[in-house]
Amino acid sequence: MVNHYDANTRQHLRVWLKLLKTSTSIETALRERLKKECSTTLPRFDVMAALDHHTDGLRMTELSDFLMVSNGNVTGIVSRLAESGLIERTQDTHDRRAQKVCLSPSGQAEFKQLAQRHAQWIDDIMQPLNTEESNTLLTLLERLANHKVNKND
Amino acid sequence: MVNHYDANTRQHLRVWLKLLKTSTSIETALRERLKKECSTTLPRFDVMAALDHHTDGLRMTELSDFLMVSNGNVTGIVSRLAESGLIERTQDTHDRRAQKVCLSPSGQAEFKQLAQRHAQWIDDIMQPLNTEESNTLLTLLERLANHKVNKND
DNA sequence: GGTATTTACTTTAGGCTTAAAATATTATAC
DNA sequence: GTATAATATTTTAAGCCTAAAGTAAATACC
Repeated sequence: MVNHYDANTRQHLRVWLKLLKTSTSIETALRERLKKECSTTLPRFDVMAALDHHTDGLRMTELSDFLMVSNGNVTGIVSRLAESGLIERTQDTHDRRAQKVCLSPSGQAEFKQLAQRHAQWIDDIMQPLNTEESNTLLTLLERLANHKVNKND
Repeated sequence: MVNHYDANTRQHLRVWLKLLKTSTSIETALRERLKKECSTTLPRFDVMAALDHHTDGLRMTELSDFLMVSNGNVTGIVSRLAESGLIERTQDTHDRRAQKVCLSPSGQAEFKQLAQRHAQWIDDIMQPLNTEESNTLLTLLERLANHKVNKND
């Protein structure tokens, strides 16, 4: 029962809930397809995408900075991906604390497939908006994102 | 490296990533404020909101249906909320498998505070959009959400 | 050169999440 | 009335996530 809020607040809550629900429901669809069609997960995909983008590898800390998740989180995902043989860890010769992580050849091949499917899914999901509409959506979302960032200073 | 996709696909990926990032970043801000200012979590808030909405209580399965999360998930959150004295569980008299869950008096009082703060945060986050813009955003999001739902049939 | 601080990373504790198995109870079929 | 199926819920196993503590190595300071 939200009716004791004023009309403006109700509208704000409505928009936020729709934003959350839309994003979550697309994300859930992607997770399900990654699991059922590709036997992988979104966090694994995200790590592989980061490594595909940085072709000469990343350190663990660079990886967690890039993905904006905690250090310990990356440790777990990377070690499971390494178990699967999709990524390789090599010791840094100059700094024995550090290691460089990159996609293995099979990881590269695997990601190529994943990325293609992923792009098709997104293409399909975004179909209902034409170029102008998706530009409008992008602009409105950017306004929200930028405002929020400023509040976090 | 997304440049081997056509312009349309690139635009779709860009919009989806912005949608995901905006939603996640707002959600993260809410989680942080709930934790730091209210010593609680978003899942706890969601359960309390559902029970506040259904004043005569809900069964565990009704609760997990309403929140669209798994049964076992609700079990954990509800038992932690019960430990904190914020909700009460009563056995169903006619069905000994079932129980009815509702907010305790202190849970109701607590949620009243939480909901007010939550609404203020959302109000603040949505400030950059005027009524017309937020209506546009709502409409575009609804188009995406509806399309996605249809694909899941 | 030796101590203190910083840096790179892992481990731990605890909560969230799911799917699948397990339990207990109710309802159905015969 | 008893066997079977359905329902309500919890438990379990495994991954994801964070903050905080721990470990090891590099750097800075003196």
